[in-house]
Amino acid sequence: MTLSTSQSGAEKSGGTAHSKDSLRLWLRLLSCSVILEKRIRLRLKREFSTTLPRFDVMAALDRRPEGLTMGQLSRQILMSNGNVTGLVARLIEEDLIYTQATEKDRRIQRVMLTRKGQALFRRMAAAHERWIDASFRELSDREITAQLGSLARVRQSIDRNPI
Amino acid sequence: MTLSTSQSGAEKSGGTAHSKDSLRLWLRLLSCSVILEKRIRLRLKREFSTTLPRFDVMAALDRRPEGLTMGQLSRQILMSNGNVTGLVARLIEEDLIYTQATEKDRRIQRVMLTRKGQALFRRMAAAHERWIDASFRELSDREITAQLGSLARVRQSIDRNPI
DNA sequence: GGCGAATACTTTAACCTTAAAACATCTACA
DNA sequence: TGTAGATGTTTTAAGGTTAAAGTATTCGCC
Repeated sequence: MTLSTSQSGAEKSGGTAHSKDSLRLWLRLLSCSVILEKRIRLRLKREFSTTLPRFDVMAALDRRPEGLTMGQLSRQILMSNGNVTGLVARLIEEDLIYTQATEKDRRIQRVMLTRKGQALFRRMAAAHERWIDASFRELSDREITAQLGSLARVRQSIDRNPI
Repeated sequence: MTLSTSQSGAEKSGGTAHSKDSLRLWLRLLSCSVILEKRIRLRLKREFSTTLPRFDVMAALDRRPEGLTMGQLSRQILMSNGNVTGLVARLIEEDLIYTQATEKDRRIQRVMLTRKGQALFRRMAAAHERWIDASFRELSDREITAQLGSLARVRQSIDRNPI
């Protein structure tokens, strides 16, 4: 959640036209994400006294009523194992999720939302959707669809040119 | 730097067409940012033994040879005052930046890059530009320009519909 | 001059984050 | 049946992050 703006420094060092425009595109993409993400964090805190990472954990679990292992959870939300350990501990503390040991493999436990967690998540997800909707209010449905398509291209380029 | 995916939960609760597509757009925007940002963090660490926030501080200072106050710096990179205090302390420790007291107002100090910091930043900025360029390799110059324009619309909508 | 409010910054407490090391358990195979 | 290596998870150390409280200094106004 940082906003790196090395643009003008890079301009001095004279890259190609493509690299300069790529940098501008990256900074614009990043600024949209950072601003909206900050907004979401703020509202999650103010209205639900929670954080975005906790919301993300609950969102992943909401999609899998049968539960997820710690490893599946960490892969799902692109977060390190150790980090998930801490988040899950805090969410259990709040009685929003619980774990259930597995018979076969004693290293593994399934993590699931509690009733309380399900109810809270539903409210949070609805609010989250409203916040995003409001932020994109000025974009027509057609613009949004077009933007979805072109961002798919961006994503594809990122995925196919790793590291 | 999280990836919130409340999509399917929200689908169940039935928002408008606009709100559903807005959510999809947000998740796509976010996934592009998160993936690329992780990549940049990894490479900054591997190749320069530094972090993205430190890079951001140095980038802001590189654009202002006359220096920035702590407050200007924190506003520039969208970061809390307290956070900047810690980052600046670590960068001073590494001899990459230095501070200079001001005559008029003893509460204020100007922060600037050292020679060593300038030299390092130039190398980092060039590498950063290459990484981004490589990630967007598959996008034509025309696509990038078009994307810049439509993201400007997105940004405008975000800015004009705050909180 | 002096004092209250405003301004600039730092400290603190709590949390998020990761990579790497440590730990626990399982699996395969001698 | 051990045991070596693979797999799943937690712990640890170091740092990034914020809001809120605290400190220092300046400014405006009497």
